[in-house]
Amino acid sequence: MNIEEAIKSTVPLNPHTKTVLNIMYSSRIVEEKVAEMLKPYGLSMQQYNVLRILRGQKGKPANLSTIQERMINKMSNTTRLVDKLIEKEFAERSICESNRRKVEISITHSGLDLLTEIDPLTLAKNNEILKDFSMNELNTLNTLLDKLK
Amino acid sequence: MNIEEAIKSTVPLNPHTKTVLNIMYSSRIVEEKVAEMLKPYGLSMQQYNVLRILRGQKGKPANLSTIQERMINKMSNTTRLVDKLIEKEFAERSICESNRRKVEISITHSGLDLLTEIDPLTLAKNNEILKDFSMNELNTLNTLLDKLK
DNA sequence: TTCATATATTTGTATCAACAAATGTTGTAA
DNA sequence: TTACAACATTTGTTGATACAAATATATGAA
Repeated sequence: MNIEEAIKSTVPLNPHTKTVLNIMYSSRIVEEKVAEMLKPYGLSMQQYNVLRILRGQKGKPANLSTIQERMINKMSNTTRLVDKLIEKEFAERSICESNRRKVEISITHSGLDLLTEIDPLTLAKNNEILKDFSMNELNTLNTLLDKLK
Repeated sequence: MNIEEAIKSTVPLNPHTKTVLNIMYSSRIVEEKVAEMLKPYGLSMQQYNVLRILRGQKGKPANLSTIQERMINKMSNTTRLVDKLIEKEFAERSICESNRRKVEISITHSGLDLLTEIDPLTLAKNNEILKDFSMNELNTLNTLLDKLK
């Protein structure tokens, strides 16, 4: 289905507008599927994203600012997002001794376990979302999207 | 810049995961730019989207459900979004006489004027966002994204 | 040392969105 | 004709998000 059909556009779209709408619409479709996969775990996509960033630190704790620059959604309030993860005991926070303005956030054992449980579902979901794409097409899509950055 | 650099990934990503993240990340970049363009007009992207849907009706009023199925973000509460447009007098609402469960929403003269003012900015912004893309690349990108639907 | 500035995070507030339940309306089948 | 399910939208509630201002700490210059 093309984007004009998807949003039932009554007017023909100029190519650039069409592509911009298509990028946003496609992202919604993907997000919906990922969010649905995470729902049973009570995690929002942003929370899941932060957990994976914390795991990527490989034991080293992360500052709030480090988390922020690695997030998909650079949101304005990472403090409260991390609060949620701490409430659920998937992460913990301490004050950085060498620079007491900073906080050190790290993933807990329970957070790692959760990610280990979700990992195969994420892989399966991503494969499902992109099931109609050849490796070649994935590469082309990535290369084109990279031009936006 | 590629997606791994953008999110400063510390681990290599599998191709499907990479593409899924890339789609979401790219959409954020685009949305940020569009939102910034709309900000001086006090319109959110969703509000702007609904206004354009209403204009696309060419004088015919739209039901809430029609608006919803044409929106980029299928959100759960279109009522309150439309409320905002009515507050600003860009849209008006009346009850459908033939089926009193339905509402009829239409764009006002002032809403049309606003869109006319924003139209060239949208075109310019979309061109700017996609300035590095040839027509061929736009087509390829659209075709690939359409495979998600 | 003291002051100004920069940095890192948190808090307050107002708005926005998701989800479920409620309201009002229509169609239809006994 | 009334009882019930389906439909279309609205409302209540709770949680998320954006933005600005506040807090706390560090750094560097006079």
